[in-house]
Amino acid sequence: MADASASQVLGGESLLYLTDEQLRQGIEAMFFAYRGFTADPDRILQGLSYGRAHHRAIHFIHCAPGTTVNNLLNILGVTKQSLNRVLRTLVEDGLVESRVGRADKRERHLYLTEAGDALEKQLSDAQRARMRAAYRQVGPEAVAGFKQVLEAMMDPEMQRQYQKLRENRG
Amino acid sequence: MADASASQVLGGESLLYLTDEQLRQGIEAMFFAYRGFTADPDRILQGLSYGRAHHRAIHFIHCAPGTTVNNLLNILGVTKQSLNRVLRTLVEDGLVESRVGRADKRERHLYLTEAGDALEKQLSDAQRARMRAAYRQVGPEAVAGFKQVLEAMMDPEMQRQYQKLRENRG
DNA sequence: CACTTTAAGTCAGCGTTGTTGACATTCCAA
DNA sequence: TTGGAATGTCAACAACGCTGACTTAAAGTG
Repeated sequence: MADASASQVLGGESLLYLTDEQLRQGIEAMFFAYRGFTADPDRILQGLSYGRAHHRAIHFIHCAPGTTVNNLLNILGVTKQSLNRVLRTLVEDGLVESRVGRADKRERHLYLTEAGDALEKQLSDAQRARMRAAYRQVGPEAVAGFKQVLEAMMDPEMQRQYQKLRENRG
Repeated sequence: MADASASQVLGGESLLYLTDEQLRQGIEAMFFAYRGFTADPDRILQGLSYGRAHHRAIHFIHCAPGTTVNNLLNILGVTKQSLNRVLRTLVEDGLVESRVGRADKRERHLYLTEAGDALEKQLSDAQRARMRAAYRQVGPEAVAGFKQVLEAMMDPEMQRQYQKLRENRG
């Protein structure tokens, strides 16, 4: 009954990959994989009194130097108070520089310092190593499918953010 | 330089999908997609004074009724104090039943009550709807690749847990 | 039987990271 | 020039991870 739509065949193409059981597998795969995805950076950050939120902020400041607090807010999808706490510690610790905007003095433009860049490299190297190993293991076709599904799972708003970041880097 | 391994060609097969930029895209896709992945259950749970931790517990108790606290601990990868806080509220609220083991009276076997099953259904229906839409949009080959990459990203320990859950359901 | 190990639960405390509410500053437009 | 919108900051609170110390009960072992 719940699998009514999946047990049908449309245009000669099997829909067995849409059963509740298949979807449940995908859900659990996301859960376990995300743990692996964050495990390496988490290990590096623990003991530095930093967490995942700091990692995310550093990642996106690295990708878009000079971005404003508001822009970062939209990308990260958290409240500005939450982000502010993270940014404050990063600025205090000399990993991020916050410059008052020239055109609009309300805005703060964010940049990684040398120390910030070093930590970003350490974190992303670890994360990329795992991704690279996974990619290499399964091959380019599987990777293409992986990205297609992830993109389709996003909210439209996030999808827009995701594609904007891709465009900004060519 | 960082892309040295990716800019080579091995056995005539392009490795361009292993560049740092491609990996970075995958990392960001995981980030945004996970937000979408948890968005619907989070929406349902907010206001019930429950959170993601409760959802995870309910999910795995549903999948493996009668599981013990210790087993759940291994699957979820959290401390027993953390899980206990969540389980206690679920038992108090009548969503989960905790039965003393017959063979080993130290163990507690966990079951969803009718109310617990109802909430599980509500949560997983929402999450599966999003997954089903994504799957349908991209087709079975992409879904196969998606699962391959996710599995390759897991820690070996998690991969074992994941496969065990699959086997238990055929 | 005495001893050790194991499963589960409890209590106290802490850190990260979400949340809302109140507030200061700056810009812009009526 | 004044009022509203936008931007960012500070304070307090809640959810949920964590560690450490402890108790209880049952199982296994010498």
